[in-house]
Amino acid sequence: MSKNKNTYLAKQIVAWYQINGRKDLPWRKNISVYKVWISEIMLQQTQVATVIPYFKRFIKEYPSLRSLIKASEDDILALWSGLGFYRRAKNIFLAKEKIKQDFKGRFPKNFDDILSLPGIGQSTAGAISSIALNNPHPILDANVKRVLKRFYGKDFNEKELWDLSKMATPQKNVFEYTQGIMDIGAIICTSKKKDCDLCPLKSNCSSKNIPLAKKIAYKKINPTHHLTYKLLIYKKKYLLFKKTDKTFWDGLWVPAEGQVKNYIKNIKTQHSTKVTHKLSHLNLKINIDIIHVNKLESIRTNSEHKWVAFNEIEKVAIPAPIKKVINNEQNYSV
DNA sequence: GAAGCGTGGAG
DNA sequence: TCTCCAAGCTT
Repeated sequence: MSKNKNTYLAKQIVAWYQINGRKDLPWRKNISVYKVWISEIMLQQTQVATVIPYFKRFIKEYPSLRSLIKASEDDILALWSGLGFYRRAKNIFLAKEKIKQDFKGRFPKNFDDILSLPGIGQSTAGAISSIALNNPHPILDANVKRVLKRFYGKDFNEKELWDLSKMATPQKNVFEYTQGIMDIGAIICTSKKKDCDLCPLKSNCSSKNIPLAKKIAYKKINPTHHLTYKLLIYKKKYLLFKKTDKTFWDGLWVPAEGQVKNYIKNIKTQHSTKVTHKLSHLNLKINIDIIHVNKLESIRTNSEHKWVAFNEIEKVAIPAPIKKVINNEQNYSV
């Protein structure tokens, strides 16, 4: 790749960012390495608009690394409830534990130290370094991949893209460059459309060599997975169990599966609802029996469980489709 | 290296 | 309604 083209790319993006960048995003105000870290984890495979309310809630609860240090995994998962890819929340817990143990409670500034934290890979470490610390490390997210492929006019492989991103990343103004190229990818040069008129790279771009939509080799069919839950409700409280299998929703709280057979004699009212829900690798068909009971019984299980009051639901990590059913039931019950 | 891991928005 | 896919990392 020509050096001139690299120089042009960085220069144009930096200038564009200074005028048109999305500086109003919550993680771009009062920037700290802690907040950049949290935002970058939330933004993995997740769009900006989705992240914003979760980020605000998280920072309101834990405004600083110091405040996060005391949090439990459950606390962090609860703030992640509905955002998906829950391993990210577990890794935030593990990372802050490592920060406490190995880095005296201070977020590391050295690139390899940042990269050593759970949940932080090459690209996220690059983003934290360049955005929060102004150190010129490349990133390679979906935006950068797309913009580079189109600008240089070739469908590069992963390694070529890393090399290219490294060459294109400027030594100066890396803060503006890194955020600018992501903004351009998210606003102007998206996967489904190209607003070339608005693009600062248009006079030297080779995107006409790259078709907008890529062909799909084959479409993978996800298997269907059936779930049967019994949502027990007693005096405005829900009985929830902590899920411990790794398949999906590991560590989240869901209704009973088979643990409450002895409740059959205490049923006050009962109705059921069916919901379908798509995970990235499974199609779920969920049947939930919603059972109001009039008496408490002992529960025969080794799995962790608790009764959660209506108004405490937001403090528990519950999968999105289950939370919808609960909210729906709550609306009917009042 | 490929599969696993959630959810919701866009077209 | 359906398909794609998004500020990726881990195993």
